[in-house]
Amino acid sequence: MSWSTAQVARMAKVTSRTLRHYDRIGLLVPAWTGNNGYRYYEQEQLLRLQRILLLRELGLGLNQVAEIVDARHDQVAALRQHHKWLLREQERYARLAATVSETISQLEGGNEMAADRLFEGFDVDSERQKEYEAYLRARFGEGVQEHLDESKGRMRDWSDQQKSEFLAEWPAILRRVAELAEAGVAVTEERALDVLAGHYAFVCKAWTPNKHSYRGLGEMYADTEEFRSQIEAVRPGLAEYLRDAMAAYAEARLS
Amino acid sequence: MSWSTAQVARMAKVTSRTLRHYDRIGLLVPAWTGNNGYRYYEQEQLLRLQRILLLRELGLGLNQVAEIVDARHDQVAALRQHHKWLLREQERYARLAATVSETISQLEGGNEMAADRLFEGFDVDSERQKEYEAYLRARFGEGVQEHLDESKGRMRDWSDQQKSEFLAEWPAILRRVAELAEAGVAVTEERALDVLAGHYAFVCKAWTPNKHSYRGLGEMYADTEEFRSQIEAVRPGLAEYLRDAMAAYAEARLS
DNA sequence: GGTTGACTTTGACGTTACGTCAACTTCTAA
DNA sequence: TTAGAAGTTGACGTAACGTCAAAGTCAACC
Repeated sequence: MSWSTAQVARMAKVTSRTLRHYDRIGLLVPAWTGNNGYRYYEQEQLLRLQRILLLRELGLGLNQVAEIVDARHDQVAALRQHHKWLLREQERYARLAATVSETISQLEGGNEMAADRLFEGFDVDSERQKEYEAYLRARFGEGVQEHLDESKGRMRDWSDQQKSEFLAEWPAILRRVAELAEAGVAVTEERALDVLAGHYAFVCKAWTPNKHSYRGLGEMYADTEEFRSQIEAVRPGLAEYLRDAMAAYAEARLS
Repeated sequence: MSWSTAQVARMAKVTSRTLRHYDRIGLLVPAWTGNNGYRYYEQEQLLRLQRILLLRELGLGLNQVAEIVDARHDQVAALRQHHKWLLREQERYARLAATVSETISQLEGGNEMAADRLFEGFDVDSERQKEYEAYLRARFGEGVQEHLDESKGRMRDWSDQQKSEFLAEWPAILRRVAELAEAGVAVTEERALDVLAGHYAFVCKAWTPNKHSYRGLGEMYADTEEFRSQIEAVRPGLAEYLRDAMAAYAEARLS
């Protein structure tokens, strides 16, 4: 069954403008578009929209929302995690209400409330950002998010030489890993681990992952569309192979 | 005791940019500004900031926040009402969490959730707007907010003739009421009620208030800075006189 | 007194996530 | 066929700051 833009907008209590915006930025692409240009959405898109609105409600920017809903991840497990997030947000409102109650009591008693107590529970944005970061840390490991940020953001500050080095090295590594996959080399073989040492050294230019983080990075590569599509473009199935090779490397050579 | 911009920003977990912005728009004016141009805030401003941040957190636009915090109203009563608002927002998160739980159950059971059930609890903005409107209705009565909106918004669509009629009539009414006050006429006297009939007729051009609403409108005139300053400019103390006269008129001649 | 770094200001452009509107096409019911 | 509802694209506008530059002020230290 499919629904038009207005039908979805009505059900989800958003505007059709919002849905068009989300299509435009690739956040929620309709199931199909008719010859007339009309957008039609199906159950899968509705479920995705629910997650989008939820994460938006939890204060994430749309870029961050995209990161999360795009990640390959068991949908039910993701929803469970969002549910926990909601409960924590609920607790925050309880804290706000407690602060207001305290202010009322103090005013009624003719007292002055301690200035810094007035704003207990109000650090909304930083707390929400912490939740987001905690989510990523739990999902991928320590430092992986920073690595992602750097790969996206810091390149802006790089010199042209740094950029071209990066742009040369990353694909070269992918190609070496692809050759392993092509040759049917098991990820635990010494030969594979040596190639992965090259990747590890490449990553260590920005940050030194531990065992857990390096494995997490491999999962991020496989699970987030941004990296995955790059890797899969080199060779189908490479994302999984790289992920497994990184896990094997972490196991064998990191602590 | 006073605090600098950065001190307040730190305590309230906002940026100094936000505080400057609020000063700029008149929402939170510092207690005093030094010869060097530096802003200093005192306890009164901190309490006001708490309310501002609270209402912002509840989803109001800054214009709406200003309306509420500017209204002359017992501070403790206002905080009590905000507290209730917070608890209702907490409930909304509980509803969101319940919707997510339901989605999880359905997905685990291999079912499809009814499309419109997917977004139960998600109508965030309209619910928040309803809370705001309910607040104003409880405070001033039915229709008073619409009147306020009209006096602010609809004038945009008026012809120049309509505007000048309004701009002539409203001050003329204020002057007539001021003469009553000057002459020491009790608001319950026939003479006063007759003048107020003129104001009532003026209001009825837009909307017909009942007894409660008309009294509420008088309270809005006295309690919201926007109207109050206009009225007090005609004659100090006129806002209270007009409020009392409107209450008397409502009592005597409306149902 | 001079220096330095932290703090503060004003001014102004930029950002995010749409809101609003215009112009046009498509659909559907009467 | 017609009219009104529904849909599209394109594009400017908005709210609430974020960011940055330029310049002034303050306070501690030498």
